[in-house]
Amino acid sequence: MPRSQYHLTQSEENYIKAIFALSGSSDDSISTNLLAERMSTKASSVTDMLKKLAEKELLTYTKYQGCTLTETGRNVAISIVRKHRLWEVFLVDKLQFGWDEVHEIAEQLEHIQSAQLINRLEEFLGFPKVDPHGDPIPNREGKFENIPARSSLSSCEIGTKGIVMGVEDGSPEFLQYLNRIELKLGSEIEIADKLSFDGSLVVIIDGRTTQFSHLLAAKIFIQPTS
Amino acid sequence: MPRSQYHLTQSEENYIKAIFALSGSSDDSISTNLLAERMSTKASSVTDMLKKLAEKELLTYTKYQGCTLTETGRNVAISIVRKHRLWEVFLVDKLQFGWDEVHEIAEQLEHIQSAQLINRLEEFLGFPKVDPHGDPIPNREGKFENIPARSSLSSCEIGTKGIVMGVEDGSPEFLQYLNRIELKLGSEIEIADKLSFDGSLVVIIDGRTTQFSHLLAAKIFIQPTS
DNA sequence: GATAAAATTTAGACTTGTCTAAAAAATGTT
DNA sequence: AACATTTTTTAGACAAGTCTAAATTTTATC
Repeated sequence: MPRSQYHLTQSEENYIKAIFALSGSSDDSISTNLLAERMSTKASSVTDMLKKLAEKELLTYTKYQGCTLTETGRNVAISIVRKHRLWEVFLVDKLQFGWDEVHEIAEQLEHIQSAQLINRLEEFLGFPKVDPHGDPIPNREGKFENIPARSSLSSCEIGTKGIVMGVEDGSPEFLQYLNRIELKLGSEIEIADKLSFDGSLVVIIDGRTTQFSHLLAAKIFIQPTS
Repeated sequence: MPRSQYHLTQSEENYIKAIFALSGSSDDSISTNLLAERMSTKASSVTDMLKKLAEKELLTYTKYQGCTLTETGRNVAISIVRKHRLWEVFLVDKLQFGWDEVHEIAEQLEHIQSAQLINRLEEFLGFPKVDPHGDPIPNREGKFENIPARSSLSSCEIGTKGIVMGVEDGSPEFLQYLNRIELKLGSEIEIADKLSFDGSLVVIIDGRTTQFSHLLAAKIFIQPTS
């Protein structure tokens, strides 16, 4: 299905992307305040923008009830995610950036308008299926192909072994910490223990033992092998 | 010399770039109307923007007298030109775009903010010296290195032979016409005749004879070999 | 050198996206 | 169910960048 050819401002695109990210797989509506916090803006600004985006039929908006993306809105969001992730692959694979350095640049590049550009970039990169953080890249039709089952490390039992398939994108500090302990996509990981009093985990990464807080563990996704 | 780290809007960058392009090698001041025409906007809008850019010390502006870029302003302009041309090389060399297809996309990409990105891109491309239209690419210090002498075809005498070193960037129609007659950078070209009544030229391109209007010939630059 | 024409600036207005402060609706608590 | 709290919306304002129309300055012409 072709994506719609609306002209959206960067600001509009950022709202759509944020709503999509907050929605996840559920189709509950997103509240004004939640979105305001995500966008680092005020609720009143969000209300104004929601009215505009509803006018453009990218989402449905009911006063005091938050919003939900329409089919069109979701397609726009997926298109932006696709661009963001392909550019991240370009930056890491071709320009030798670290995975902790690419987010901000990709936030700019994701707004470049040219379907041809992004399709040729995808081909140039060899049709990658995931970005440098392990997040899946939707294809031209907006479908996420064969996503392998991933579990958050924090939801796994003691004794679980697995391969690191993904980490949360976003904060350079977090990714730099992973660099420091040499955790990468593909690393072998085992949960050696869980400390009940604070929920932190003792883990073994490629043979090296370290400790993760629950919060940190929640940002790491593995494919269990046992 | 490091380029300044101002935050400029896309609009401000576009004005700076246009003023730089209109200035050429001379340092005459650029008139409000000329700039308005170039930017496809109104003179009153230009006046407002010139005041703002003068405030930021990117140009000097005297009422009713037009403007001139400052050293800083010129550096900003050169940085934008550098980005534009490197992205054009990327699009043509790596993503297989035609030289007639890249201008518009590069107009967007040139506003991406990241010195590291553009320096790594330059390295990835093998430090190209010219863009796909033969225009020189300034280095990190903002210098245009060893520009070979180029003459506009329209300024050459009958009998001149040369190599096509550059063509004017901008209009896809013009570049598509050059594709049709198979004129490329590096083509051998000879001026067989000049028709005095309309100023048009009879030229031989890689052995094929064709005719150029004076206006068209002015947009083609050669390095004379005889 | 006066005057007409052209170029340029000013004044006031509009749009986009944001803000603060106040009003209105929804939610939670007893 | 009534009241308090939280969430959300409205109203009015502001900055950026643009516009039109009117005023001003420069330039060209007689």
